[in-house]
Amino acid sequence: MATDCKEYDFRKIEPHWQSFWEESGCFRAVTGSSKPKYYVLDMFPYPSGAGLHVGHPEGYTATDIVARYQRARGREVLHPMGWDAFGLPAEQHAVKTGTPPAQNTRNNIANFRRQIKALGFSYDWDREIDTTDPKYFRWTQWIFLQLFKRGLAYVDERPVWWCPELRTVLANEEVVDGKSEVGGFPVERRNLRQWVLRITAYAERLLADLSEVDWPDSTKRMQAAWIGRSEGAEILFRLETPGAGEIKVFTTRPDTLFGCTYLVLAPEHPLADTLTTPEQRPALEAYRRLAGAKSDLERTDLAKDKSGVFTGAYAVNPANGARVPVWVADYVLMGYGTGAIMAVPAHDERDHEFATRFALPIIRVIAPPGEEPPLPYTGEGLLVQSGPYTGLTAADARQRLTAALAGQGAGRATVNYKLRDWLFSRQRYWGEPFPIAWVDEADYRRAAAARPADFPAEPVTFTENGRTRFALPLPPAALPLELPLVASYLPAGTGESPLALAAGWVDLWLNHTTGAALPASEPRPAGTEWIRARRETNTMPQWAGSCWYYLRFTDPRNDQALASPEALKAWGVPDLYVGGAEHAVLHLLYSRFWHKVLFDLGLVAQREPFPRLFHQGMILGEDGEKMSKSRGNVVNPDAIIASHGADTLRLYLMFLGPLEAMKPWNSRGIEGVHRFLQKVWRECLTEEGEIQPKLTAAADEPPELARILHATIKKVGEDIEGLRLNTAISQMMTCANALQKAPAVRRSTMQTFLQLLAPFAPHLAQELWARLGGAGVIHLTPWPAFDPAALEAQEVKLVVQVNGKHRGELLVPPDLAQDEAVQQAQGQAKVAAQLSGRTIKKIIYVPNRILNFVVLEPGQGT
RNA sequence: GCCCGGGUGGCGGAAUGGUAGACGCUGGAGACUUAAAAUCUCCUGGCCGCAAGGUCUUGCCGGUUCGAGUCCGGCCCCGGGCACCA
Repeated sequence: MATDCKEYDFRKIEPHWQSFWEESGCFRAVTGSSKPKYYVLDMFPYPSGAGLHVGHPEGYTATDIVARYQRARGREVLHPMGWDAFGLPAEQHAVKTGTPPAQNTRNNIANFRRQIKALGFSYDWDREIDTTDPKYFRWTQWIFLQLFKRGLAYVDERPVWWCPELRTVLANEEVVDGKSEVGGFPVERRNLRQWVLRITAYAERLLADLSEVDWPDSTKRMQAAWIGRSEGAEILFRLETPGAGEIKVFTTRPDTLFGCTYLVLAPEHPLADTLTTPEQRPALEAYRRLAGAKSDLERTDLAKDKSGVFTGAYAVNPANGARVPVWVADYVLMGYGTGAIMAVPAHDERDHEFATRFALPIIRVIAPPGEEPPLPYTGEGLLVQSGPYTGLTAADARQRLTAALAGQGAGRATVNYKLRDWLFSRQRYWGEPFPIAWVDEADYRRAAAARPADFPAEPVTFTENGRTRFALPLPPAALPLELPLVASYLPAGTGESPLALAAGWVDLWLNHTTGAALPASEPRPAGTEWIRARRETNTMPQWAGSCWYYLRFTDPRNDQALASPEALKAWGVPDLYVGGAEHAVLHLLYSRFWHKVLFDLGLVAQREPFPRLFHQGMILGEDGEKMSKSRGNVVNPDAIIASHGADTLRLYLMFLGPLEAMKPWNSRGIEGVHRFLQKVWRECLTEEGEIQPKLTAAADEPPELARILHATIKKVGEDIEGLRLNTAISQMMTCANALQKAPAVRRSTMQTFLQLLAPFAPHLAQELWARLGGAGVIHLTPWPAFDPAALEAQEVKLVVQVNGKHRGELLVPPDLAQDEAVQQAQGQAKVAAQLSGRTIKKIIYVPNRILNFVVLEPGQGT
């Protein structure tokens, strides 16, 4: 079974065991096994043309160690891998070369798979998935239909980020500093018809349920900040002109209402048009033109001065009847709250800056106890100049004022979220097509009557050029809706994807009950269920496929459901999820949203998809900079595997430092772990490849060796559970050094050591295991237990201090009595010298650790 | 600006409030060798000292404590996130 290498020939050993494991199927996850389950998941990669870099195997090695450890602990382990293969690079490549993205993607996947397999990860390759496979995205589309019929998907024409270079729309989060996150191209605003998912409906639960997951605090905080819950009030300001209506503002500080000296509307606010007086109209229009021409980067540039224009209109403060001018300014954003604010310059920095610039009045209404602070003062305090509320605390006033306003119908308490609905469409080819066709109202009504279960309560419609179209969901049985072949992958340029040019696919005769379709150029088939339709030409964003893939792994070949209820019950959600912190907000938030929808549908039993999350840190280049082709500091795993072997690479990646830390690669350091593996080999086998004569069944081991072995069993187990893999390796090195020094070692001791090493360096451990006569797969051999009795040392080192300074040490039996310890310490010359002539004031004794004499200098005190 | 995380030898890093620097790298000395590589042994934070030993030392300043890398307060620097969110 094992190889017959005389020396550590990893080039022979690693492929040998990789094919052995694959052929034996020992890492296949068995659904319905009687063992308790453990599901450990990596964030699956986008298979780029560049192949793997060392950052990928870092996280994968950590999860593989956990997977192998949990198998040895008797768990049925699900440890799968797949491909998040929709994405821009493949499409850009297609535009450039004309190669279909599917073909390019296949090649990239093959390369990724080869590279990942060479690292010897224990994935269950039978469960490999690919988000671009119609058998997979059929269910992505299916989930979209569930969202659709629950009213969580809608269409809206909205200003979106348009990137002329990429010829597509980008989500807010794909725009960084006014440039596309991919490629760094400039972006601009455009109004386009978009699919939007109502993630805001889940804002409260997405926030609240963060408390029940074991995630890095920073990630939870980032999600919480992204959701951005804030409590406050909506307040209605009646316009002074009778019948002109009212302005609704949102504020978190209703307690400062008496300090409101003007209102501000966002430039896009619909009321801005209607309430502006004729005299002010030219100024307003000029201002709005200016604001509209600005990129969002300019608009949000904090360094710039506040700008704005008076509308000529006045509103009435509902609290005191004060007349306040209404301004328009771009420091108020249409997308947040109500797009209108009450300005309280005394207690808000932005309002203060604006009021100062335009000479608007500033009224102090909050005063903290003590000295009057300079304005603006944004803290808490007591109300002043606030009519009947004067003297109340700000917190108290918030409540009472809100209640009073509610009583007179002029306001109410509300909660606002920064979170916006999720822009869910892209004008691209290489994504999941929406299972939607646009039809007439009459056809829609007939289809809805025929299969009402598939339809939302309110139809999703879109009006263009005076014509209203209705979004008709395809019957779920008609899925998947596959991508058509197209002549060109260049976007239509109008804001529509290349799919718009696939005439035979877009314009159709559609059978609304079966989903069958014929090109509209052909004659209309017989039967009333054939209707004229135009397919949705947008495709879904890359996030779609990754929103639910962890569920598909439980039952990846199912063609009846996204996964069977049995598989979902057996595997649940991942026990451990490992991936980069760059997905801290988006992927994880979107995934949680979909999971909660599936939970509401009764498909999954857990409220949260990822109960335990861990982010591996980034590996930097040897120069301490981010690895990149342009810097020429990229380390290719293939090269390391060829020169030192996969086991060395794995071990080194884990030994570099804490898994979560950002750390630089160091090519010298890799020699150290390689030497360690060589040493383990030599301690097991002679130069002739025979078992080391010092390893015998009944060797007379030094007792210290047993203590180190058991300490190692304990520490390695605990460290794997806590993902402190660097210190686990340190401990194994210490143990190996002890094994080396011992003149005789029991073969069982060495075998136990190999079991501990096996999750980290699986090929070497498996090879030596077999060579020493171990049976079967080392990773399925029960994990060793440590003996607490063996951990107890015969002697402990007791540190003796005088006034907290190290003055000597004693070798004493464990749990020595204080009197005895003091006596022995005083017997030491060094300690005695420190104590002579001084008064012992106090003795601190921590058994087995420290003995500290607190003394007074002669002549000092008594 | 706000919110996080982090500053420990020449380097990566280790340390439940209890010997700072485990483990590894680098460097030095030696053993083995005809020689080299590999391997093994010892040394390797600064300063003083022949030595024994002493003394300083975890970004800076202060505090709590018998005792602080660890806890508290204030600053400096680096990294990440958010950013006119009312």
